[in-house]
Amino acid sequence: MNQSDVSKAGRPRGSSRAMLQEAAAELFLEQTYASTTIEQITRRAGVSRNTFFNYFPAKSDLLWVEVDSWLLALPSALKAALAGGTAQATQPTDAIRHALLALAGGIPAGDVPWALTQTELMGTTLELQASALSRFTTHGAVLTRAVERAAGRQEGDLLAQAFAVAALAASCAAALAWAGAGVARGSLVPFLDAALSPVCDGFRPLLPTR
Amino acid sequence: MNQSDVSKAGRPRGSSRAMLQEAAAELFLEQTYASTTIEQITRRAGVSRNTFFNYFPAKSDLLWVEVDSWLLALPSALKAALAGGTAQATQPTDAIRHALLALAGGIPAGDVPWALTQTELMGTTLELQASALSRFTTHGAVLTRAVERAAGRQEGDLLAQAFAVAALAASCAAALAWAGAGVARGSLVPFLDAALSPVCDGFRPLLPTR
DNA sequence: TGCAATTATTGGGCTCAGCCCAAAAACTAG
DNA sequence: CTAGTTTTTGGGCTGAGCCCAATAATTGCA
Repeated sequence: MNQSDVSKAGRPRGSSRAMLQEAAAELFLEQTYASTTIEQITRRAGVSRNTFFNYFPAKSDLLWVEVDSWLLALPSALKAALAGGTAQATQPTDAIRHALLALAGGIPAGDVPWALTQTELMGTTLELQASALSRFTTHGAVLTRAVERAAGRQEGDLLAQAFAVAALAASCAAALAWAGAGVARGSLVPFLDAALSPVCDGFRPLLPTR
Repeated sequence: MNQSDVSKAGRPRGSSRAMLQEAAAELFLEQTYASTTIEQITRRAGVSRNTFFNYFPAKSDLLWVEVDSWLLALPSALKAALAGGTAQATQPTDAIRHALLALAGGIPAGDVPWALTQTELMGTTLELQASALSRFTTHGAVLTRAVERAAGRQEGDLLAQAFAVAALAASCAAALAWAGAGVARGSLVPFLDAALSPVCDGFRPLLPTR
């Protein structure tokens, strides 16, 4: 209600968020994510350990800051695609696909999230996919509800849930392949399209427009 | 090489594994998963705290013991389905589907894993799906490699990965809906079939037999 | 019977993430 | 200058997960 924008009173933030991210990025390169402690990060950033938790709920959030910033636009992208916009968005699965592709189009090829670069630390690639999925949870709920609304399904409908989560999983696989493609990876869009289209194809006849 | 079956020498295990599971189940009912400590579990089971880690790598594994036991049969089920068996297993996606359905057929309708019953503790249902996926990682790698082999794809192929992880995600959604269906839930098979079939349909033309 | 070798259990101690709380710091509005 | 607000900080605490060395219990062999 009120915490949006600048609040007028109180002690100003030390603008520490960016500093924490920078310090963490440096340390993740020097050492690894696993062997970097929160205390090291905050010491390098010049703040107290407790201050860290004023900016990030957990250490692992540092791995996903880029992804989180991407997905900030997810609700609006979904809304635009489902509202029909000007294009073909009549079918729910296609609307979801277009929304996700539009999001991917806005992602600079340069900044790959830490979570995708430090693969070796997090075990198998599939384990990382799962970890990514777990991160996508919050935004994924938005996706599920969008599917339910667009297809006229009631809340908790199995087909809607299955499609939403399968689409998310395929997207994660695409992002991982994209990140693993090296410096000349180009845009995420073709990767995402290749992984997402089959899922949409499969669910399209079962999830007609309401 | 040698740790399989009973090892002949050494101090015998206190048969504590089942006791630990029982003690944990009791405490999860009395209190919740979150507010139950490992020390409480081991005290009730009559063993030392350190002994816990001789049987489970982490506390969260207690939530997934049932699932893990189910998925023990995954490799053999995959092998059977891919070897053609007697049935229709010519197509990779169908082979995977049949293997998973066969697995689901062997699951008693009674024992729902803790991870699925303690939903409220773990946040949203989607978050739980993701958590489940993260558990499936180990077995999911098996699935991915099976797809790669059956479809003649090279390791790390995007389509194979996307299909494997999408199928896993849909399976999780199915299991969750099944667990949420209450006492009269019946077999997992129809749930799994409904969620899995569209995924297979979508990928079938793109993943032909090698 | 006794002596290795082997394996499980145990106690002790340690690091680190995450949380809580209360005091102090820095700012704004009156 | 004062009261209210927000952030920072220090202190301390719990609990998971790990490591290590000591001990208990068993088998195989001599």
